Amino acid sequence: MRTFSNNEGLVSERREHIAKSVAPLFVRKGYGQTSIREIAKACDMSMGHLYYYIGGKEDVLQIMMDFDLHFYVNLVKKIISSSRSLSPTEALVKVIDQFFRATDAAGDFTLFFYQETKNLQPDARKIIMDRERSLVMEFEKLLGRGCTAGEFQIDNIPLVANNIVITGHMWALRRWMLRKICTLDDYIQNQTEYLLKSIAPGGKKGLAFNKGLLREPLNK
Amino acid sequence: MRTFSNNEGLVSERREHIAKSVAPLFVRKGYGQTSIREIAKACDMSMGHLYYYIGGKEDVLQIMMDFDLHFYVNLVKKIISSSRSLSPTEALVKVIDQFFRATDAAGDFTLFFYQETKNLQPDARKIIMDRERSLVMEFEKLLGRGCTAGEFQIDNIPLVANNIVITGHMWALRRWMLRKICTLDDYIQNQTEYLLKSIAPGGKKGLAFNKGLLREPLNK
Amino acid sequence: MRTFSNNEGLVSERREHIAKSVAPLFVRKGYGQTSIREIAKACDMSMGHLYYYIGGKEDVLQIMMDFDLHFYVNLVKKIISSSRSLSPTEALVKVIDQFFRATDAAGDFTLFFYQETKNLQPDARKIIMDRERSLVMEFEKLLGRGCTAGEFQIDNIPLVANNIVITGHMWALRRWMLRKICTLDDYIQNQTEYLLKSIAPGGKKGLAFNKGLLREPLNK
Amino acid sequence: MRTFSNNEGLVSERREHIAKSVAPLFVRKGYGQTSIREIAKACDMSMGHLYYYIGGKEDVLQIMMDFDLHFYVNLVKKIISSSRSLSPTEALVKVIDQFFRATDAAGDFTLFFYQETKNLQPDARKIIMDRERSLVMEFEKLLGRGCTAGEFQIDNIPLVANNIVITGHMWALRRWMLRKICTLDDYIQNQTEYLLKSIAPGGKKGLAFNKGLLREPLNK
DNA sequence: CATGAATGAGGTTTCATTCAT
DNA sequence: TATGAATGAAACCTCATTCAT
Repeated sequence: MRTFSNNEGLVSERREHIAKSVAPLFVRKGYGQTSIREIAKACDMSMGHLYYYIGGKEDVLQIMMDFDLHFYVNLVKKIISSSRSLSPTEALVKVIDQFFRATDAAGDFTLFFYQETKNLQPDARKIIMDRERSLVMEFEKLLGRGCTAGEFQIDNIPLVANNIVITGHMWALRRWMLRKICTLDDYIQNQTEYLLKSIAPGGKKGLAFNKGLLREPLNK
Repeated sequence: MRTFSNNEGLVSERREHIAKSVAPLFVRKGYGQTSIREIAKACDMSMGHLYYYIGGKEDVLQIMMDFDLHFYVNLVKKIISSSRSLSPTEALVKVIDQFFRATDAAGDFTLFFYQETKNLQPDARKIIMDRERSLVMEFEKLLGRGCTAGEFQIDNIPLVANNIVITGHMWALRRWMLRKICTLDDYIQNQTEYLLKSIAPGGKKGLAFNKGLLREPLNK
Repeated sequence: MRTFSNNEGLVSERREHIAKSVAPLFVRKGYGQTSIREIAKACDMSMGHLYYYIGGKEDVLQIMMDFDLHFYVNLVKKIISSSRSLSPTEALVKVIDQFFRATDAAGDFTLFFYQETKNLQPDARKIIMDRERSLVMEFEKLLGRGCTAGEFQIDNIPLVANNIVITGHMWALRRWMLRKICTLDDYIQNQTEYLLKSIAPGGKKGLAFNKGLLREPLNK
Repeated sequence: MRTFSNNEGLVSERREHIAKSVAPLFVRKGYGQTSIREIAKACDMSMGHLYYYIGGKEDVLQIMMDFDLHFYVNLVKKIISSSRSLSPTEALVKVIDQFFRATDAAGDFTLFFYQETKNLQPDARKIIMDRERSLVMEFEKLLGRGCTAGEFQIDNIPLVANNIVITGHMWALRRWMLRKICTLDDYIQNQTEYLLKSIAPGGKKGLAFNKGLLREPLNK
């Protein structure tokens, strides 16, 4: 990311300022509909000065996404590590509860990520995706602990970890439909139940049966 | 939606042509990054002629989304009605299989919906969302049948229906991550297993237990 | 003016239809802001068919102006000839009254002429101006009759004729200001008085005095 | 009127520049037939930069009209105040002479006003009309002084003031016809004579007589 | 005679980016 | 460091006119 300043500390300080200033603007108007003039005004900088710290408009998007995702991932890490003393099941329930509430609080920001990632350059996109991957990995660790402890039985841990994350995001992505169905409290409770049932140990028979169902009639 | 033609048949024919022509372009470049000139060229029309059938650029987005979603919803309806003779469980397994494969085939189109719906005018957005809602309702009907038959046990049918749809979409939205975890076949099989386990009858005790877990430690 | 039809009678019939149909549209929206599509719709014709009788958009303006001015001039001629049996002063008073009322009824049409004549081609403009000139000439004849009869004393008859016409137009051109000053009845009465005083016989002395005033202090 | 600059001094300086640069162009081609590209070129600015000081094409019209009318009204004010030491009759004669010559010098600009005011937004139109009104009021003051001094006898001062202004405008509006009748010098002299006769004191009898004429034969 | 689908040049406006100060 | 005036390419959209039917 091009810069005219060599003062690294200043640059990262300014970029944090940019990320914070621009977030509500981007979330409200969308990246494409926000002009550099508006960005500069939100950052309380002149346009020329803004370009002192960024190389182009896209950089503002990347800076903002990276910063917010960093914050979000750290939050999840804190939540997970703070429940390390609990049993895996208890920890999972608590983490899901807090993760879903945090996602709800992040609000349209989650939706923003799904919408605007496409506007990033490939290398910037990779950075963002790596952060997203690390978010999932936090859940993988927790699920792994549960499997080791015999509380969960999971074939494909990364997939279930993804399911949890997506289920959190879903509340943001489809709020317009889900709000008509239930409250956030209901949502958390119900989804947690479904998850726990689906990863509860035992039930091998059912699985074998299902696998049969799945394979036979669909063969052509 | 404004038109200069009164020939309704012609208008809807051209609009279908527009919807089909523009879809790959939109999916590849994004709505905002596609210019009217490109749209016209993709439709093999002059720009002026394009405006003979639409009122503005936004209309192209709406026409394309409406058409594709219509197609998609009809497909799901067909899938579901074709499995009416099967038992609910068998039907669900089959429908999920086909629905997930259809969503995979629709490719980036699913992602496109999540990204670009924001660019629609409120009334156009409502139309699109109603179609989306009707998609979910197809699954609700199927789940309802399973509950009646005693094969499923579901508190919140609309929520589970949403889960199924989202799980399908997720394969498109997060392909970049999921592809590293498993194949589509694995994905379908695993997600189906998780779903069936989570809605399997019985297990009341577990639920009560979970509810306790959920509520007690989180109360402040 | 180009035509595709050779049937002269039909052409002039259609052009009259066009003139009548388009007048309210032009007066309301202005020539430049009215599209051929709207013109065709107002004429109850297709665009293509309209071009069967005209050579271009400008022709519509010319046709409409020519027709309406023709109508207007004829009206004034009728008014003037119908008062031929009255004394010149009586006739003038009556003609002015009726002319001003007719101009008021023509409404924004008068303003339209001043605004849009510039959009005519030079030769079309000449035709319109000739009609306007013939309007003035009708008043010149009347004034000439009065001078011969000794009821008026006018140095420059064409100028006074112009003054009368302009004073009529002024009511249309500056209605927004004049309406605050007086009613149409007041306007007619006052302007008639001023006119009659200014062309009353006698008062040579005053004129000589004025001429002196006019010439001496302004010479440099 | 929207601006991107907060530097008020610069903005009004540039707008004056725009007003001056664009006037001959507008007068020659008309507002509607002048493109933004041409306006920018005439102002020696890029199109984008032009939009730095205006909110839209209409603003250019308003800026130009406001500026020129301001100049014109100030001119008349100066003329009138410079003749304050003269007798009302002398002053009127002198002011008319100078006002008519100024209007003649302003050339097609007067016609432009009558033609293009319709293209202004209502609020902009109001501003222009207020300036026009203040022009008339200058003449009202002068006429009022003459009435007080007993040199004029006028029922409706605002109307006569309007007549004077219109008679000046008329030379511009109908130059094509008036030029064939007389020179500007003749025009000024004749119109001044007519005016002075029409507002000369005395002649009550004639008025009473005329009023009779006016009312009786036209009643139905 | 009559239609209206089709054209494409040209209109107004926006905006990321630069550079003299 | 900091400013914001200036650029110009490119965006969306309109419309007079033509021509195959």
